[in-house]
Parts: sequence; structure tokens; C-alpha cells
Amino acid sequence: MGKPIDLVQGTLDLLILKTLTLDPMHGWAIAKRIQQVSGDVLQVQQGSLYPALHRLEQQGWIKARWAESETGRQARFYSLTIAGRKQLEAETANWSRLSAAINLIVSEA
Amino acid sequence: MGKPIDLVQGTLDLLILKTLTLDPMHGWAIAKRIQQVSGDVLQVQQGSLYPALHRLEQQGWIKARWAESETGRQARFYSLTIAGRKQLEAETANWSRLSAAINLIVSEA
DNA sequence: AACTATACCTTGACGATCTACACAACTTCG
DNA sequence: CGAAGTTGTGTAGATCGTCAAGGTATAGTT
Repeated sequence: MGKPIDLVQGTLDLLILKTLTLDPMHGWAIAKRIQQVSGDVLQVQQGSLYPALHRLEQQGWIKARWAESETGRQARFYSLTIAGRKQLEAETANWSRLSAAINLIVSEA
Repeated sequence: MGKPIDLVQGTLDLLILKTLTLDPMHGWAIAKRIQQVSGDVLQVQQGSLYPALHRLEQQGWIKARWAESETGRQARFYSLTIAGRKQLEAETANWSRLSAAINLIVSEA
């Protein structure tokens, strides 16, 4: 129940990086996985996804290569770099502090 | 420890509304209170604060009146409206779902 | 031949936030 | 007395991520 929520700005990078720790994946699969893992709460638009991927690649946090997808078609597989892992750590810590702080305020009597 | 974090887009309204459930307050006090309650994790810039207050007022979620502050100076006191309380409820629920979903992903083994 | 699913990508607009200012009154300290 | 800091409101410009909407292409199904 409940419609998918538009993402809050700044969280997409984190979600993508985290998703890529599992396996290298192509963009479409990343979006699917995020939506699925979140129980359809989170929804990643393509217009957000690809710019984000290119952004992350340009920062050197992920790298891409062409390969064959499960369906036998060419797809662009992204994987985390070393720098990407560090970035993920940093963003995770940041998110934890932030969400904890907000929850603290929101859940006040 | 730890520098104040830039706000994530969409959370400021929530924080302001929540803060105003305590007492009517003027803008400056709202910013102070958020920063203080969050243990200096959250920081509200004036350039974000006042536009946000005007936005909320225009939506009819808060209303303002001039009054004298504790220091004896004129200040603009904001208070929640009925609609504002409903909005706060909605945004709180939304935030809960969202942060829960993200935490779910982030905290995966 | 048309339709669906998979997969990539771009463009333009929007909107919230940030940086950096400007203004004003009152207090404190040298 | 003059300078700096605190309280308090506000605006202008720029940045940046996201969204809506579209385009391209291949493969499989009907």
C-alpha cells in the first residue's frame, strides 16, 4: 500500500553505491532492485538514474563496462571502485547522523 | 564533533512544522532550536529558513504575527494552523516510510 | 505487423537549498 | 565614543539534483 515516494535529494547516490556492493549491475537492474528491496516504497526514475550513474562514474566511484546481460543483450555494467567504497562509507555515516537527528526531532513527544 | 550537515531537500518543512508544535516562535528561534535539539548536527541557513517560512505561510500551514520577543524587540512569531498540523502528520508519515526504506537498504549485510 | 519488455540516454524545467549579501536595533567591551 | 558582536528579518544569484517527457534500439510474443 502507499504510492512510491519520490526520492529525497542526495540519497540516490547512496542507494546506488550500496546496491552495487552486491554485484556489478546494469542501470536498469539497479533501479529494479532498489524498488524491490524497499518494498516498492522507493522508486528511481530513469531521468534521475542515468545522470546519477554518469555523475558517479565521473567522480571515479564506479566504473562501467559493456557486457552481456542475462537476456543476452548488451548492457552497461557498473561496479564499485575502491574510492567508491570509501565514498559509500562516508555517505552512509552521513545519512545515519542525519536521519538520527531528524528522527530525534520528529519523534519528540 | 562532526561538522553540521547540509539539509536534505524536503526535510526542512518537516522540521519547522514539528518545532512549531511546541510553541509559537520567531524564525531565528526556530533555527536555533533545530540546531540545538539535534546536537548541532542540523544547521538551518537563513537563506533557507526565510524562504521556507514564507512558503509554509503561503500554503496556509503556519501563520505569522508581529510581537515582542524575549529581548524586547519586534519579531515575527509563527504558529501552526489546523492545516499545518495535518500537513505535519502527512510529512511525518512520509519521512518515516522513507527513512525506514533507506535504512533497510543501507544496513544490509 | 503491433505490442510488450528490456536497456540505454537526453532535454528542459522546476524547486529547494546555499552563499553572500543588506538592513536595523540593541548590547558589550575596549 | 566607537567597534564588534548578537539578535532578527529579508533578498538575489547560483548551484544542483530530480522529474516529466521524450527518443533510440533490440528481442520476443501475439
